[in-house]
Amino acid sequence: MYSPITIDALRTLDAIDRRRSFAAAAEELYRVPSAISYTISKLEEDLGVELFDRSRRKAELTAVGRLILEQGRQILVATEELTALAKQTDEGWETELRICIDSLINCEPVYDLIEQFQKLQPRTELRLTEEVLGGSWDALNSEQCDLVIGAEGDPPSQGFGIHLLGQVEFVFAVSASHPLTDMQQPISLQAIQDYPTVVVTDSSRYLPVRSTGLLDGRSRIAVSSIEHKIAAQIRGLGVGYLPKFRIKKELEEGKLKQLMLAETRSPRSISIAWRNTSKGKGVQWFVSQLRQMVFDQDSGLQRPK
Amino acid sequence: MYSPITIDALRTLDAIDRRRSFAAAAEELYRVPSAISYTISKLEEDLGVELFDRSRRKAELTAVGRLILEQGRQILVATEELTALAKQTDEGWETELRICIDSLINCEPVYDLIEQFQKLQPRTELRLTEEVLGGSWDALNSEQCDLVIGAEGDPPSQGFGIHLLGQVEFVFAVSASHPLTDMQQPISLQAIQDYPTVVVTDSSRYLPVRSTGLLDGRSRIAVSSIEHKIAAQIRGLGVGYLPKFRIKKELEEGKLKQLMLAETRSPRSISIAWRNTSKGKGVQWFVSQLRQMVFDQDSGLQRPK
DNA sequence: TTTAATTGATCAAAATATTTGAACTATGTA
DNA sequence: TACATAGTTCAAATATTTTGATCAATTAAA
Repeated sequence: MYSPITIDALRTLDAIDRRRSFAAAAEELYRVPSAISYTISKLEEDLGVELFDRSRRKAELTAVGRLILEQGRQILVATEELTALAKQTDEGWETELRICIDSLINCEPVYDLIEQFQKLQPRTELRLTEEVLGGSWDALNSEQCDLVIGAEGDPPSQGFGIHLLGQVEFVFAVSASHPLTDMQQPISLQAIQDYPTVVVTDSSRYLPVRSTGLLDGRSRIAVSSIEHKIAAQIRGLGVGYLPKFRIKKELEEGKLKQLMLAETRSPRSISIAWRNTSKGKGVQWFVSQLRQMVFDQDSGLQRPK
Repeated sequence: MYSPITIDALRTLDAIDRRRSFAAAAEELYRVPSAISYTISKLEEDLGVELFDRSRRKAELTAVGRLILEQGRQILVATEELTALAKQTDEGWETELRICIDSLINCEPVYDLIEQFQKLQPRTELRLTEEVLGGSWDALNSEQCDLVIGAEGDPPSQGFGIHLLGQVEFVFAVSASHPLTDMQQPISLQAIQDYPTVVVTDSSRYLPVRSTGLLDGRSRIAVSSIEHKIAAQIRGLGVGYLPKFRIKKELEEGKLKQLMLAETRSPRSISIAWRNTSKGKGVQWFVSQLRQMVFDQDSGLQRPK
């Protein structure tokens, strides 16, 4: 119960339709008209269906002919796509590449890279996800993604390629009208205890959850990204550490105020990371591009001038 | 810039994978193992890509091989589908058949028919739409559908096949607690004027809109189907004529009360209708099935016992 | 209207492509 | 170690496709 449809026959049908005649199609396909006749008659015979109406001299597609032509074109496109995809895969380009961006990172420079990549390699499908804190290491480890941009701290296990982007400095910030702003600095940890803390919920699902480094036993407001955390603290819903470069404007405009604490928090190192087993050119390309970037205390991730 | 992929090669690849060996695939395809070798080597050569890892005795698919296998299977399915579709189309079955059911009709018997049809002809795609009043004639005329079930009255122009199902009797009904129930019957048209009328909005878009036959110049509540009209009248939002068979239960349960009017409304004839140019077996099948049904004053559309 | 040009079909011969079967190599198994 | 199995290679056999010449039906041009 095989289908007698052949890629070659579909290609012939397509050429006949585009060029409006058997003769022109023959020319396009570097064949002789009788060869085209043969190909079509064969398909008609095998299929048991008339594809052209021969009552006139000028062969016209029948309804079924048109159906096969139109659906057949999709099959042609699919095989051509598949060929291209196979060649790219063979050359080492991934079919799919999943990038995970930690919510800490400013996305704009990454979007620029992605745009560049898509021009270079339009057939590699890119998937972006956002994770926070340990979540990105976890996504990498469990093969939910191939590349992490903005992984914080050290890898939780072996087998990762890693490139240090820089340090993120965290500052303890509160909204301008917050009662803590009236207190004498440095502020004791004791005093902070009275206000709820905004924490970014770690999206880790498989690796042991890592703490955000904030003090325990207080009321918390959990949010899912740095953006939300910044917004929550501006509204005065809570207090907490924020990456300095992400709140530069807010500090300048006075929406947030930086406070000195009795106990300061050391800067965290952030990196890009990938699995050592990732040999695809896509991952390599992104890594080599990102190696040329630095993470700057003031401006976040960017290409150095 | 042609793709060297061949349906035959994809089929061979598929057989090798399913049967776990070149030899078994050869058997399945009624060929000799060396022919299978040849087909695969040719594809590999034309594609310039290794599909099997021959480092061991047992040939194993490479990553690219697996890609071509998996995507190729979809192409195989598509060509087989296309073949089947072409044959059915050639035999006179539609690829797509659009049926329009007037909201007046009780749908259950139509759904039964549809289920039967899908078993008989699973490759004909059915599309159902619902129209009201003249909307169904309009949909037929403008080729938005191929068959109307429940068209009301006479065709607005030539060129339609038509089969009368029966008469629909309309009764003037109001909710049980409606003030009109306290009045002496028959009720004058004058008295009705005081209450809003629920009208089903004609969904016609191209043909001249036909009136619902209700009296003009009063406040109206427009709804989009009979179901909504019934619901609205039960709630006492308005009054109006309803098809008797659709509100049998509501009358028995006392949710709606039938009122006698000074001026009675004559029953409307309803039919199935199709374009005379429709020669497809699908339309013919539905017509012949529906010819065996009648539209009964009490139970609506049904197969006679 | 007649003529010339074009379109597609048909057919035998020629050119290609595929399949076969025997011989061979490598690998895993008894 | 010998044996069986899996896949490859190669020349010969077979099948398929392409070609080129010829024909009939249309259409365009003279």
